[in-house]
Amino acid sequence: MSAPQTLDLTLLALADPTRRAILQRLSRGEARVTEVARPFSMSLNAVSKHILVLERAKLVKRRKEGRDHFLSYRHEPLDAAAKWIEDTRNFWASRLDTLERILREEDEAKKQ
Amino acid sequence: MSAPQTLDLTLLALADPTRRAILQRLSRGEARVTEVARPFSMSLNAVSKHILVLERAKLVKRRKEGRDHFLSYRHEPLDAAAKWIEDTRNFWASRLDTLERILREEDEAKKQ
DNA sequence: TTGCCATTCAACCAAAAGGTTGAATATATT
DNA sequence: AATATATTCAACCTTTTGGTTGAATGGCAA
Repeated sequence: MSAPQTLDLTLLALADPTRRAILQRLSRGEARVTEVARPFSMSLNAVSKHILVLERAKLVKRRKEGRDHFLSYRHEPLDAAAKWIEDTRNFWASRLDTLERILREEDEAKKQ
Repeated sequence: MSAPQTLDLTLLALADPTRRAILQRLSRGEARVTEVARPFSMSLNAVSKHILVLERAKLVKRRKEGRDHFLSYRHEPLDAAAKWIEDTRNFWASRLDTLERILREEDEAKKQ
C-alpha cells in the first residue's frame, strides 16, 4: 500500500459530512453499528457502507463480539493527513517568502 | 455556501494525486492550462476538468489574459482544512486524555 | 482573410459513490 | 425449536467522477 494511495483514501473518507459525524460519534467511545447509525436519517445499510469507507481508510477499527461489531476510532490516518497538509502549507509559505524576497531584491536593484 | 460543504469540496479536491500534483506545479508560480497539463499522460481536457474541481474548491484561481488562462494557487482552503484536522485531532487527544485519567482513577480506587 | 493556438463545450463511456430494498447469515433469547 | 436481533450481502438505481474524442469559441499572427 503506497503512501499516496493511503492519503487518497483518508481524504476521500473525510470528504463526507456523514462520515465525519460518525467519527465524532465514536469519540464517546466504542459503539455498535446500530448505535452509530441511529441518529442518521438514512438506512442502516447506507451507514454500514460509510463505515466500510472509514475502515478502508483505517480511520475506524472493528472488533467483533458475538453478533455485535464494536467500532472504534484510529488516529493514525488523521495524523498522516495533518502532516501532509502541514508540509504542503510550509512548502507554500517558503515559496511565497522566496517570491517576496526576489521581488524585494528586484525592487532594490532598480533603486540603484 | 456553508463551511461543511466547503470542507467537503476541499478534501474531495485533495483526494486525488493528479490534483495534488497540479497544486505542486503551481508552486513555481502562475501557469497556463497547457503548461500545467504537459507533464501528465492524460488528455488536456482531462486536466482541464481537474482544474475545474480545484477551482470549485477555491484552491486555484484563474486569471484570463487574451486566450491564455493563468492559474494560481490559493491557500485559504488548505488553511481551513488544516484547522479542521487540527481541531479534530486536539479534540480526540483530550478525549483520550480523559479516558486515560478515568482509567487511572479507577485503578487508584481499586488500590484503596 | 486565413489559418494557428489556447481553451472550453458537448457527447459519450466506464467505474465509483451513495443511496434504496429485500434476502441471507450468525448470534441471542424464550 | 422458534423467534428476534445485529449485521452483512446482493441487486438495483441515480448521480458523480474521471477519462476519451471531436467540435466550437475566441484570440493571435501571416
